Amino acid sequence: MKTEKISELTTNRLSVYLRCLNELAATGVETISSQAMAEQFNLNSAQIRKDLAYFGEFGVRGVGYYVENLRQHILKILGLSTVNRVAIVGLGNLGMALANYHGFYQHSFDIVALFDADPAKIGTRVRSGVEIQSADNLKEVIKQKEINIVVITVPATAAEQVLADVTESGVRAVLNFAPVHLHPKPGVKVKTVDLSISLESLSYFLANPSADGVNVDYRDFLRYDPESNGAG
Amino acid sequence: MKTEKISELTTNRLSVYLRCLNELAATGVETISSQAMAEQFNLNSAQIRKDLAYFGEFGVRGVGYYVENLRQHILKILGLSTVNRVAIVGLGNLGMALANYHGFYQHSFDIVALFDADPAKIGTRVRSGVEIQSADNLKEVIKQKEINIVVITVPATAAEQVLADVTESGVRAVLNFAPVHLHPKPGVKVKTVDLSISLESLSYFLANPSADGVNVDYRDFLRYDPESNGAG
DNA sequence: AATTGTGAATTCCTTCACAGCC
DNA sequence: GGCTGTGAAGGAATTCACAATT
Repeated sequence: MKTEKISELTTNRLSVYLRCLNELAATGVETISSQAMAEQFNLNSAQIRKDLAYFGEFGVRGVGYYVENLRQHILKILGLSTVNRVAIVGLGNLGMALANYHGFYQHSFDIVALFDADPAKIGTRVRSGVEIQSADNLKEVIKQKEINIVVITVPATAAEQVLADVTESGVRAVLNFAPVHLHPKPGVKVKTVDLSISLESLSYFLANPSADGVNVDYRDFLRYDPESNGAG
Repeated sequence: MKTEKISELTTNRLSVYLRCLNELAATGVETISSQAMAEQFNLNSAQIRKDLAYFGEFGVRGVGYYVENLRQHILKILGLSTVNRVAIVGLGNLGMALANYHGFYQHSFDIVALFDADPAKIGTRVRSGVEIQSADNLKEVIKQKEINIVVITVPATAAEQVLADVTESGVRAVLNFAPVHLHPKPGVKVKTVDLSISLESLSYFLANPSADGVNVDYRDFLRYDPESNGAG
């Protein structure tokens, strides 16, 4: 085990390996080599071995990795062997979908509080039975229910304030769906899932048939032209 | 003539710059420097200038960038000055949320078809008025309606088949929410949004206080992340 | 004076290749 | 023989730093 700083790219891949191991375990496979796993994800086998080696020597030379053993190690590394207590702030379409979507969370994430500012929603319950509370109660309830992860699904303009409030209540991990760049305090981690960026990336790909490998030259038709007010 | 492959990180950042420029334009700001933009996103100003320089010389030395001019250029680069025709396959919680969520799409993405396998849903309409059709019609309708982007929000086990079907109908850009690694044909681009990975990343952070409080926020989108590749 | 555009330096990540072990 | 763990090499992305430009 090393004390080196571990890249988030590595921990993201651990999530992928974990999912693979879950499947293997479910189908009764007992060992897996880095090479075999790499093939499933078009990854390099050395990368998998290196990712794992940051956390220990989990493999057996000449054999590979014991599926269940490695699975347990990764669960522990990712903090998934204890339950995270999650709140969702903003029960619009997306927030509601996440509140009702059990598939994602498996057994490590428990949605224990829901907040919205709309009086029409307050007091109603989602399918799991959790009641939507007024966002006025945000700070106290977050503390009281010992929430450690907050999902922000409010409009962009409200997101920064929600972040400030939950930070004040001691939350250090936030999953943000608002399409805005947030400014967390030191020690607070924000992951933003930005669907606009994903869609626009696809749009770029379609607009640029050579974008996936061949070179492009845009300069001829995109050069700055002070005469046109931008329309190019 | 400068020919160079453009990284997806660069185009993702263009999306962010675009959003910034939209706000600036709305508030009547006429010029912006790379330095000023960089401060908003904790990015390096040289990176912004380099990103833009791939596509042309849009700036004016001593002045900065003309907001509306640059905005128009980026819209064109990202293919957002023409409308993309989008279909959503799988109208569960998430698919329904996306179908009803107009906020994301602005004016460049038009949701023109919805598909589900559940007979109870077929024939019903979402708020925008678009009717949910049987997934049996997927291939013909995709062709007929000239869909160019497909959003996959079906269960993980069904996703690969949906990808195969829409690929057969000529779709080359897919936004996938199913938590599974898909295998697109060459020339087809898949972007996967994996909420499990995001949540587990937060869990790791909480479980490892030594994973110092570095703020990542947009890191997945804006910094090096070979995982989020897609096309073949 | 201010700011862009860009080669050079740096940092970070991946892949190679092989020693070491089962 | 097969496979892991890892130092070294290679590659990619970011940041520096400054000449060029308005």
